[in-house]
Amino acid sequence: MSNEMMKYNPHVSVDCVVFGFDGEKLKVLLIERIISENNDNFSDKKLPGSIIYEDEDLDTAATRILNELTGLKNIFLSQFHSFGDPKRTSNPRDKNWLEKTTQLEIGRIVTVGYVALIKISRKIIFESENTTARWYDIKTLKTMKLAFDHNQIAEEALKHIRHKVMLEPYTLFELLPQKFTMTQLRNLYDIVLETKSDVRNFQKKMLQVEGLEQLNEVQKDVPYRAPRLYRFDKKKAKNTLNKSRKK
Amino acid sequence: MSNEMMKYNPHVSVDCVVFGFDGEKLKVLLIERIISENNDNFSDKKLPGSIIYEDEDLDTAATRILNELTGLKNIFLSQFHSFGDPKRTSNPRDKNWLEKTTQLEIGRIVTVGYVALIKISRKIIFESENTTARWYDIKTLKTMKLAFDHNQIAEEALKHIRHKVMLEPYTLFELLPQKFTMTQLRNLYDIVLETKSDVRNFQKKMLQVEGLEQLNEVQKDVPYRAPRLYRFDKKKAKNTLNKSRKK
DNA sequence: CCAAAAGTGTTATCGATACACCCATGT
DNA sequence: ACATGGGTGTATCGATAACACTTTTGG
Repeated sequence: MSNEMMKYNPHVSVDCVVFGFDGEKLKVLLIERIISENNDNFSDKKLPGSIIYEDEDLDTAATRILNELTGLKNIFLSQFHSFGDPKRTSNPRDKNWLEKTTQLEIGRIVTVGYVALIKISRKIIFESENTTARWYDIKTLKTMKLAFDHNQIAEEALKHIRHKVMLEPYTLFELLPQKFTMTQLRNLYDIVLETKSDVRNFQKKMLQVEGLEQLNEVQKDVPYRAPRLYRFDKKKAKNTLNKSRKK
Repeated sequence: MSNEMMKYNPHVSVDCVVFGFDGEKLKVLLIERIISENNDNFSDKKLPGSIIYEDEDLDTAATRILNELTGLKNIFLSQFHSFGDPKRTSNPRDKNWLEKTTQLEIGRIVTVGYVALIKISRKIIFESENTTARWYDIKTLKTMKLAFDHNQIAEEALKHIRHKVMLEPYTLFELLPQKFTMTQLRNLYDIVLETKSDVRNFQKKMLQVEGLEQLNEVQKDVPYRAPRLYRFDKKKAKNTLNKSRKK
């Protein structure tokens, strides 16, 4: 193998796995990919992601690309894993689409995965330029065939989030509206972690999270006893996870 | 900015942060880098790492490169973070060295960081081909100026390991000889986590780790009461971290 | 008055912490 | 016999888990 052959440089991209919660289901943001093959147009789904610029940091690229593809701004994205299987772009359909859209000759792509948790109310610019972004129930992901290895990337992102929520349950507040009920929070928690929390124990546990405040307000327009509202004040939240210190 | 300019593709490398424990100090494996500037040769330290091959997975590349640079085999490396600041290779000394050794024109390099914990007794092929690998106390890292952003990468790796050890203390057995004393294990634990564990509480905690076995054997040739030896049987270790399940 | 969901307290268990003295060995 | 580190148990505290009935509201 020649040196040049061996050290051929791949492209680098980022892919963003953005989770949201609509009150019932945990959802992930996907964009539509239009594929023209022969004389047929059809479409497909993928994670928002793209090739990074030459002089751009990874975090910056992730923020920029998410914005370009969905319109979302000020999203806190965090890196969770990089994916570099040389076969991840080997599907001819994926390869053709890439070369058409990037106008680059694509050998392989190493992608850096980012996750974010956002309130689903954030306005997504649908039909922005050439792309359409929509929320999909994570339960249906298994039955969908996403572009590239995006099924795998989304799966890993979910694992990452589960791990994080287990250690730092306050992570979940990013997914809820400013004011929320304890039941909404518990549902979300149980959906993310696939658990069934006890109502009373859950309440006790959450009330000791610093920054979670009970409001003197209840939810309106419910056809039953109105539940109390809570909110999370980030500024009052101290560093958690530091509960135990050894001697 | 032209499209081509904007989407210029970087090189991808891996860097391996390998930790070892000599019974007293936590150490990291660094290789020597020889720099020729003008008519002067001098040297420097860096993490073992290099550019990946064209058709190689990231994990495979990490294993291969660590082996090529240190002689180490069968090391379990796990990815912890990727680094992509465009300035990470901008130091002219780093850039020159890269272009000389890789014979490639280097624009920028995105690197994927890997960590491993190994028994320090593993034979490292010193002076293998052009490189020299040696263990350095992590305490001295702060005073050393490593190549590229390797100080930062090593720092992040250490954080990663701390986090992992906190959640899964059995991680530490990778760093100890097959047979070890409880005091050695406790010292290691306290060095990694910067804690001061209580002797009795630590013993209790560790004895409930599945797979840790007390042997009917004591350490020889010590000028005081001989301490008992323990070993860790990986096969008997169940999945930990699953202690609590909610209703 | 019925349906639907909200709200609330006690007990048992477990894991984590704090803490001090005697034991075995080599010199 | 002494110096050095090894080995051991108990009491307290806080977090978690199990568990069921009453309250509020709209229709």
